[in-house]
Amino acid sequence: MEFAGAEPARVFSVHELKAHCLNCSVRELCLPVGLSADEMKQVDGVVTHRTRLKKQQPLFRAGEPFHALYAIRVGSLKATLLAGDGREQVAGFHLPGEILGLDGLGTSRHQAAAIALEDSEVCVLPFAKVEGLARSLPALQQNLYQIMSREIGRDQGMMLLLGSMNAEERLAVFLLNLAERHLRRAYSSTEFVLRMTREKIGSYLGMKLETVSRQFSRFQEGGLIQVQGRSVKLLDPVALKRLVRKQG
Amino acid sequence: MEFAGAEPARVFSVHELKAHCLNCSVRELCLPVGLSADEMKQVDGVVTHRTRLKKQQPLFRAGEPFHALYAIRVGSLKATLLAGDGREQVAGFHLPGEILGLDGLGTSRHQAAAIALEDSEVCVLPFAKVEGLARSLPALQQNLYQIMSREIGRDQGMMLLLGSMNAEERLAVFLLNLAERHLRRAYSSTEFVLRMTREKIGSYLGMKLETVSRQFSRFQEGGLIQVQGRSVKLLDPVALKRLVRKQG
DNA sequence: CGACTAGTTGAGGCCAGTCAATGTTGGTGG
DNA sequence: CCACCAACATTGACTGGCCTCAACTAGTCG
Repeated sequence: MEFAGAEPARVFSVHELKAHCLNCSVRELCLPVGLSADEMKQVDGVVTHRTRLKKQQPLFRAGEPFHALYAIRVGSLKATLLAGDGREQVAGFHLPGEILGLDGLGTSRHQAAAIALEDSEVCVLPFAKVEGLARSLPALQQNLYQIMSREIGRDQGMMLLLGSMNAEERLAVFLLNLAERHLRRAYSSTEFVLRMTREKIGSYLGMKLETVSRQFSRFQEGGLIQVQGRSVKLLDPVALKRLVRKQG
Repeated sequence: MEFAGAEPARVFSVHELKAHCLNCSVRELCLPVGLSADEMKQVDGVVTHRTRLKKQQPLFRAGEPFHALYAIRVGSLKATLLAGDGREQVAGFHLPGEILGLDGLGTSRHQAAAIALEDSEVCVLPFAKVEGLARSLPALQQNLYQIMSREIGRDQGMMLLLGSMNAEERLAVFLLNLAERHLRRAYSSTEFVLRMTREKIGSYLGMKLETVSRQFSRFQEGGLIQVQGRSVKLLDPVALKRLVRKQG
C-alpha cells in the first residue's frame, strides 16, 4: 500500500469552492454533448461536493462500495488493479475532465483503486442522483452511455497494445496518446511533464521500468524526442506515428 | 477478410421463430436483474427481429454505423479488433446470453467486428428503442449500466492478463473462465469443445499459436487437463487455479 | 550530509517467437 | 463411401527481445 496512513480526504462544499459546472474549465470534456445552460445547472446540482487529494492519496480503493462517479477538475490520477498475488498493475492514467469510477457500477464495488499522482481536485457525482437526473435529461443519459462506451473502446485499445505491440510501439503509443489528450485540454501537446515514474509507465504498458528507460533513451538517440527525467518534448511526432502504423 | 463474399444475414420475424424473452433459455443471463413478467414483455417488444448467422459470417464489421445491441441466443461469436497494419486481434469470445455491440455506442461506429464461430442466432435490439424503454423502466436502465460496467471490468481483467501473466497463466485463466461461463449456462464446466482455433486463442491471449499448443500439451503432461483437438476436459481445476494465484 | 527514491546503463539468461517439418482432422466432390 | 485437399495442430531447433540482476548517478528531503 502506497498510502497506508492516509487521512480521509478533506471535503469542501460547493459554495466554498465557488466552482460550478457552468464555469468549469473542463466542462466540455466531462460532459461533451449538447446540454443547455439550464440543463447544465441541473447537472451542477448533482455535484454534491468536491474533494481535494494530496499526491499519493486514494480517491477510492479496490473493493470499496461504489456509490459515485468522479470527474477530475484539476490534477491527475492513476487507476490500479490488484493482481492475484497482491502486486498492482496500472490500468490507466487520468487527466482533468475525465470520469473515474465506472468500473464499480456492475459489481457495486470498485474493482480498481484511484490514486492521485499529484495534488488534485475531483467532483463527486453520487450515482443515484446522476441516474435520477439522467432519466429526465436524455442528453445526460446519452452522455453517460457514451462515457462508458468510450471507456470500453479505450480498454480494447489497450488490449490491442498489450497483446500485439513491442516495447518501442507501446511507448510511442503512450506518448502520442498523452500528447493528444493534452492538446484537447489546450496544453502543449509536444512538451509536457510526466506525472508518473518509469515503473508506473511500465506497469501500464506491460513492461519493466528498465525497458521503459532504455526505450526513452533510444527515442532520444533517434532524435524523436527529448527527455530529461520526467520532462518530455516530442521532436518528431510524425515519425513516432510511423513507428506505430508499421506494425500494429 | 475471412468472409469477403458473405451474403447478408437472413432475417426472421419474431413470430416466425416463436421465440420470446419470456421463454428464452438464456433470459436470466442477458438481463439478469429483477424484471417482472410484464416488464419482460415490454423488453420483448424491443427485439424487432432475430438473425441467423452461418459459421464465419459477420454480425457487424468494424467501422459500420452502430444502431443496435445484440444478444446471443444460440451459438458463439468472436469480437475482433483491427490493428494499424490490417492484422486482427481477437478481443473476446461470446457465448449465449451475452450482449454484443456495446463498443459502438461512444463513437456511433462499431470499433470491433463480430463474427460467428459456429452457426448462431442473435436477437437484435435497436438501441433507440432500448434507450426509450429504459427511460420508463429503471430496472432495464440499471441492467444496461451493469452490462456496460461489467464489460469494462472484463476488459480490465484482460489488461491484467496481457500485461503481467506468462503463457501458462494466460491459458489457465482462459480455460477457467470458459469453464465458469459454461457452468452458468448449465453446460458441463469440466468438459467442453472449443469453438475456435489455436490461432484465435493465441490472438486473444497475446501469444502465438505454437505457444498455445505447447501449453496445452504441457497441461496434459502434468495431468491438469485432457486435450484432443478442440475437446478439452479439465481434470484438476483446483491445480489450474493455483497456477494463476501463484503469480498474478 | 546521509538516506532514500528515481533513473540510467550494462551483462547475461530465459521465455516466447520464428521457422520448418510432420501429423491430424474435417469438409467436399467424385 | 472414400479419396483428396486444405486448414488446423503438434513438435523440434534456433533466435531474439525483454527480463533479471547489478552497479552507478542524480536529485530530494529530513
